[in-house]
Amino acid sequence: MKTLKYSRQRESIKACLMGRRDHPTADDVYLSIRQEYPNISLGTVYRNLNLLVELGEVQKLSFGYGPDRFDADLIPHYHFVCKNCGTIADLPLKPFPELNREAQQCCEGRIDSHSTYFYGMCRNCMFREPPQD
Amino acid sequence: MKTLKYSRQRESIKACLMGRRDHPTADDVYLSIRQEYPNISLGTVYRNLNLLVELGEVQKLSFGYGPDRFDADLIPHYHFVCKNCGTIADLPLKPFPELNREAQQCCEGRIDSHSTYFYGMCRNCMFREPPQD
DNA sequence: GTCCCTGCAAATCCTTTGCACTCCT
DNA sequence: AGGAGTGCAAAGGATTTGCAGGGAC
Repeated sequence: MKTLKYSRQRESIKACLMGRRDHPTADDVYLSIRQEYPNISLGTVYRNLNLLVELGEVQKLSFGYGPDRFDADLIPHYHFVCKNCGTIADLPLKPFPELNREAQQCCEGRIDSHSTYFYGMCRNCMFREPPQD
Repeated sequence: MKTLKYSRQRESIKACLMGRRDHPTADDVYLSIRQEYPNISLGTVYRNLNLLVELGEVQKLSFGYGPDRFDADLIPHYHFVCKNCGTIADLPLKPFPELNREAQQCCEGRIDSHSTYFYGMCRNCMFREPPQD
């Protein structure tokens, strides 16, 4: 069991994440933190983001389109992911306890109710003409 | 618009995928195809898998734990992903049209009903003692 | 013959890791 | 002082891509 020590970099990373309503990538966070600590390294950002995830203070959103995203909003909520452009959006959708209950029953473990992702095509991509190649 | 030409490698890849009930990675498919075509390259496997996805003949399952998976089963079904070990399982769960309908209403695009993923902890990982480090 | 498809290897993207040094406690 | 945290750069895993040759039509 490790003892946690204070680090201003970690505090800054957490503060950055809590101040944003989007779902920044590690690199987004890195670029943001650099304004305050120009010497911070990307490796440190990754290390601390993963540490914060382990501590349960932020969540990692892993899709498959591009890099992972991070979110300090721990209130259970659904996410929408565009299969085409990778845009991610919170879904202002009320929880579906029946769905979770049924899923719990038939699945092989315990489902996190806030870890349900919907994939589809966002408006931008939907209404854009398909490329004529 | 490209004209598609026959390729035995592509046929073999598709047949491999249709013959499996698991959710193989590109590398799994590669290893499998190599038994029939020892000279096939991993790049070719990736190229054809992506092509089949574009054609809508198979689907790519992208999580964030390890490599992407491929699935020739196009019948809409829910998936469960273990956040810890990355295991993927089909959920024998009946469709929830209300959920999709409500999600459609509040989201910024069109949701694929078969593209809903539940994340959690599978039995194996849940009941295993956490590492004592 | 044309042009798609292949095998190969190098390149790319994202993320992790080893190391020497620094800072917290 | 001890050991967790850092910056840097190199390594790592997954996937894509450039190229020259091979095969489908």
